[in-house]
Amino acid sequence: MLRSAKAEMGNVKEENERLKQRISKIANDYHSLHTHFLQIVDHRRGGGVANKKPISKPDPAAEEEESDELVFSLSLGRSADKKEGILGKRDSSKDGVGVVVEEGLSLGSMEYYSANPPEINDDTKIRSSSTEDGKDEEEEVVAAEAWPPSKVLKTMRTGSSDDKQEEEELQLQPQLKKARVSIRARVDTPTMSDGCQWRKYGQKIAKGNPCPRAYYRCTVSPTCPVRKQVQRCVDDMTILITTYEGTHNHPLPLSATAMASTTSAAASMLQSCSSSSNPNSSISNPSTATRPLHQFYFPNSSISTCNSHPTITLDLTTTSALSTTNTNNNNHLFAFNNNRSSPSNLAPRYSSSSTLDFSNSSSVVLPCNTSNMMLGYYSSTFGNLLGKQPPQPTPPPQHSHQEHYQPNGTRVGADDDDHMTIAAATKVIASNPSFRSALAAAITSFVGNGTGARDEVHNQEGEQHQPFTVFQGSNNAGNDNVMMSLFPPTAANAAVVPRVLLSSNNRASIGRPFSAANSEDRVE
DNA sequence: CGTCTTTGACCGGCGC
DNA sequence: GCGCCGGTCAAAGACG
Repeated sequence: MLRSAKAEMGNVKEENERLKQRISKIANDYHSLHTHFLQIVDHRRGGGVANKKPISKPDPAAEEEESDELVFSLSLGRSADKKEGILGKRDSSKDGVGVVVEEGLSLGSMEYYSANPPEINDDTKIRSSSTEDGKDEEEEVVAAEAWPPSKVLKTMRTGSSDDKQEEEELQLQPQLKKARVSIRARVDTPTMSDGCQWRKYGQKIAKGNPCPRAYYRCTVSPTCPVRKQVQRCVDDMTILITTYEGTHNHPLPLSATAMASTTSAAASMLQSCSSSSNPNSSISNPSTATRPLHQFYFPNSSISTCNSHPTITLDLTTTSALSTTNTNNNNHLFAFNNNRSSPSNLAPRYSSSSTLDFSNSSSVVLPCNTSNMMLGYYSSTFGNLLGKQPPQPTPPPQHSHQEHYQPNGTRVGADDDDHMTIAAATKVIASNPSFRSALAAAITSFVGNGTGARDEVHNQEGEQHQPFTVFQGSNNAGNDNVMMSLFPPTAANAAVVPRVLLSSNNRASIGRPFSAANSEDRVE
């Protein structure tokens, strides 16, 4: 008895030692990364435009236009959570960047328009105009995000209000509502634990599935517009499909930021695409409007037309199950090979190596602009940064998913990705100083997650952030691939997130799918 | 007694 | 216009 206790203590000490070493390594890597980015930023500021882009082989002019036009960053906060100091607001005059446009979903990309500020559109809303009047902004947010009952909506619409803007916003709501993030996971419990408080408000038998679909709304805040649907998969009753809609307009406990971050990022990614392809969308910038629509690239993908909502599905089940899903539903497939998750990964055990492992060709997807997703390929530093255990020197994938589109619609091969990604990442860092602090916050969150003592993540300036991360992925052919930011630091979610499915009924909103049907797009 | 769940009714969108 | 379907409401019941 005593002996085993001693042995256990020894193990704990060893583990502590390892963790300390890892923390130290993380801190060092972060500092080197930080320094490196600062150097790049300085170099680019001093070097001028001509030195900006080592790549852009196909169309340097277009690339240049792109880079000048839009600078992106990751919003790690909650859109309505203005006091949190998230990256939601920027001084539009700073560094010459323009108006901040925020996606309907808070964790999505933000665009900084320097030349041609967009009009207000379905998916985006110019926030800078109202930031000086907190009350107005709050009302705007509520109007845009809260889901008034249909009756209320009707009343509001038919009312005598001569506020055209409000009317516009109401009309724009359907677009905001449509982005959904669905999560498939093997869960034994009736609902998936995501850290939020939910209240069930309805249940329905949906067509094609004998299992009832339950409707929940977030009760953390009375005005929170977030809702979720929970339903068992018809093919596999062990799989629980949880679909999220909306953005939390209140601070979240750390345990809830994981799912919120992940879903919001995915949804905003989807929305950013949707807004770009909508001919009536706000992105009236001529240069973006004339771009081809098939810039949002997912491998082996086609567009599903069976759903009324564009939906990103994060499939946390097994790979085999995913293949079936992909085949049957004709969805986009985006499989993470991050720890090749098995059902056992769903166990509430936090494992740094399983979740934050992206030393193998780890990657960043940086939402580039509303009409373009730039697939960044950023490996070494992040891999070290977040503490992959024994590094597996897997060579970068040879082709297929490392391509990305140039602004003119042509795709760049994998050989360019390193340059492209670093340039993209640099741009993000340069354009958004808060990224660095957010990165630190993420690391802090990651390291400190086990304590459970903190509900919020603060950066150096004391601002709150939701944590983020970068997922490593692979397609269903086994090729390592890239995915976006924002991670689940909670124990329940840490060991999963193996893959992503993307589906949409709106072909134009996503862009031309990359599938066998249009294999001419493929870069061999 | 307050909170939450259940469940039938209702509403709006959409296709035919 | 009609019916189907998804989504929501709200009264009633269950529960602690």
